[in-house]
Amino acid sequence: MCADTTDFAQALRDAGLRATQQRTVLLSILMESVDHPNADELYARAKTIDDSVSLATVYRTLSALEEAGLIRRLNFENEPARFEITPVAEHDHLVDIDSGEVIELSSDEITRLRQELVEGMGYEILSQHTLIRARKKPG
Amino acid sequence: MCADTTDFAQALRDAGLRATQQRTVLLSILMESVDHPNADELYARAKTIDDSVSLATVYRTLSALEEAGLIRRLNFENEPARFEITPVAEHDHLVDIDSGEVIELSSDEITRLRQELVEGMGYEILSQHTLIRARKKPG
DNA sequence: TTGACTATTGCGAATGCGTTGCATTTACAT
DNA sequence: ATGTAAATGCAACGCATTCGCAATAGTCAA
Repeated sequence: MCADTTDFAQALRDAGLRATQQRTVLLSILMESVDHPNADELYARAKTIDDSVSLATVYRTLSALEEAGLIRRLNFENEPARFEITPVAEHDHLVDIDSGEVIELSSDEITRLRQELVEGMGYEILSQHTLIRARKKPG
Repeated sequence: MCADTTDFAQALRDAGLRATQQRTVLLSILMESVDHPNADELYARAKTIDDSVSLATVYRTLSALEEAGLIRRLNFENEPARFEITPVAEHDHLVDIDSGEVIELSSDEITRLRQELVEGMGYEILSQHTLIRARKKPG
């Protein structure tokens, strides 16, 4: 009994969502994406599998998956939102402003430091995300 | 001789921008704002001083001031961009998701840690910003 | 000062990302 | 199988922001 079978439909039901064809397709695409696609890109990829999906459903599904905690919405600057499967370990993002490449930064120590700071102020953190814009150093 | 006279027009020229009436008004409003207004709010405040300003000019001015480095654009989640005078000391923002209040977090130590991490990867940081969503702890 | 040159403005229309109303379809419990 | 609520596709909409264009206003040189 392998618990990690890629049974996307079951994953949806486990999260309390109805396992529709469209949601299953979108979840599977997100699962195998190594980049951080936006809604339009997901729409394009989904249509190659099931060309009946609509953009409205892509947006509605992304909101549903986010609310269920299955995915995370990334709000970068001056561009449409991107999405990733909810990471097991917290991480931040660095955007290479020349290439547009998005790099994930693990940041255990920094996350913990910030948590202590904010909790000392009487708050509990719901989410935290750092966005770094950077450029490759010459040499 | 006080170098800090609030000569907004001169500040604009020093930054390489033409000192128009509209830009001067907007810069002065931002200078005396303690909150983090968005374009609409700035438009409303500006109209009480010079009711001829248009929303388009507010947006164009904000882009110009940002590009000149005089102000910083804050991209929060699911809301229009907010703006603040470029801070002398780096800081991040905590949004109280119940009240909507925005709290500035100074973060010298964390900023420095992150800088070391990223530079070790061969990048130079152009900007970094952390957004924390949090809720006041009971008690 | 005056003029001339160009950046900036106001207006309204256009864009882009995302959401919504509604009639139809579909998942899933009975 | 069947009923019912939830999800879908489509097209219309909403909001934040940008753009084209003719008119205006800074700035700089004379």
